[in-house]
Amino acid sequence: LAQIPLLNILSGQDRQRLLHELTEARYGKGEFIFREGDPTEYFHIVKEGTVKCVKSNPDGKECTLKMLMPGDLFCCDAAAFDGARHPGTAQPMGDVSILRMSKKAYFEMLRRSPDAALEVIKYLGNRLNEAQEKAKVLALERADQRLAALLVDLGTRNGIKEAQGIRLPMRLTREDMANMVGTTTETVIRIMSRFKHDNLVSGTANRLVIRNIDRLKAIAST
Amino acid sequence: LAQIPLLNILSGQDRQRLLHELTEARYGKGEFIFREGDPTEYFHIVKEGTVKCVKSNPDGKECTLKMLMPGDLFCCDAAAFDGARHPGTAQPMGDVSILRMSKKAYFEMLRRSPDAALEVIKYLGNRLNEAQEKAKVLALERADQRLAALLVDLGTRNGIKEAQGIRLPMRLTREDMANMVGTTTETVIRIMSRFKHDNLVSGTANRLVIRNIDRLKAIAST
DNA sequence: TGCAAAACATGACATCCGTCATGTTTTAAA
DNA sequence: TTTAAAACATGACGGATGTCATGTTTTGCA
Repeated sequence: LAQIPLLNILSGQDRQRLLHELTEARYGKGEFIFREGDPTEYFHIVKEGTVKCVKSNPDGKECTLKMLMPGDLFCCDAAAFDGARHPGTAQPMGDVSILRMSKKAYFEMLRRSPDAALEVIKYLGNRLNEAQEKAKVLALERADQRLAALLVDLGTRNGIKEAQGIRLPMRLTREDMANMVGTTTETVIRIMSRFKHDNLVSGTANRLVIRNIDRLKAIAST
Repeated sequence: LAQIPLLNILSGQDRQRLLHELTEARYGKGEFIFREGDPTEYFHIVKEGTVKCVKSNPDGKECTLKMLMPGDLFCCDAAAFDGARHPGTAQPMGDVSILRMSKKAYFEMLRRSPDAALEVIKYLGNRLNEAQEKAKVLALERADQRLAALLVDLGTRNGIKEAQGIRLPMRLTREDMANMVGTTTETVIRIMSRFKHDNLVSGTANRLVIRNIDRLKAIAST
């Protein structure tokens, strides 16, 4: 709880009030925190685990927009205003714990504390930059470059250093990766086979290790 | 000036102070408001004209992330925090007028006025949703669907109703469209030729008319 | 008005990637 | 430990789209 920036901004009575408004909810694999089109009721913070944000198109094809890690905020944005509905689906990758508060309490917090509001502005700004960078990569790069960029990004942000390389801490199937880089499972399998053959990566979903992040970086920006 | 939401939030002395901090700058075609990698100095608002936000990849290929119209804010996000640099380039499409204020004055405004901060949060949230929707479309749809979606979007947001259909008010070449939907100029020319043949659109850059927005909508979600 | 530059157009061809099919390996739960 | 399901793997094939080349039309400026 101490590692969530937004919650450390307030102090004294304001902080107590805030913590009092927060409730914890737990979800497991296969459940949904909310679905695209649902009404927006709460503001959320990831406490433990990983949550993926997904959108679908009319054919039922899925696209993963973002993996939320502990400390990440969601549904803190416009969806929460003027009765709009969730623009995407939030689902846990394994067991997760979510802190949430009512929209009303959230807006009151933002009104009372300029620091909290600035923190949210900063967070949303970072998310916007990320989303635009993602759009750029989808628009301009080939599938192998996008996949290499994903591995570099996950390795740098969440990777755990080991003897053989950098291990990714979350379970991540080829299908998950395909949804994240905007391609098909088969294409990811083929590219990962090539990467494995070239000793850039090893392992599969439960134990994925990046063995040569520098060469992956080079592929990402070829 | 009266149609910029953010500027109408403050009143009395606060509003006077704000207006005093704003300076106007004009730019013409071929100039840059700022470039990718430049240090962030100001917070900006579009007053008149259209500004495009662009990113490039190492090969020099360009991708247009967003067309900013009057009232749009930019560089209101994380870039302005902790001395980061501009993640993209802002360039005018023709003559534009920009209002800007120093980062310092911007942050002071946000601290003094919770309403202003909430307005920025709301704006950033909308921009984030837009960017994520764009990423989804790039990830999942074919080039003709993306182009049809672009035409529908521009027609709905900025189009001017005419006898023959909906005219787009800004100059928009095939190359501009290609950069907006993540494809090449040749591909856009081919698809637009098909659309023209099917009486869905007519005209070129200076005078582009959407003749059948419903069928374009259908193509976008086929 | 004339002319160079920009925009539009079209063909040929290569390649990336999606789709479908089939088979093997690994995982997770009974 | 067994076993069904999920994940991984690979081939064949076709379609969408990028690339390069060439030519025409339109635009904007001198």
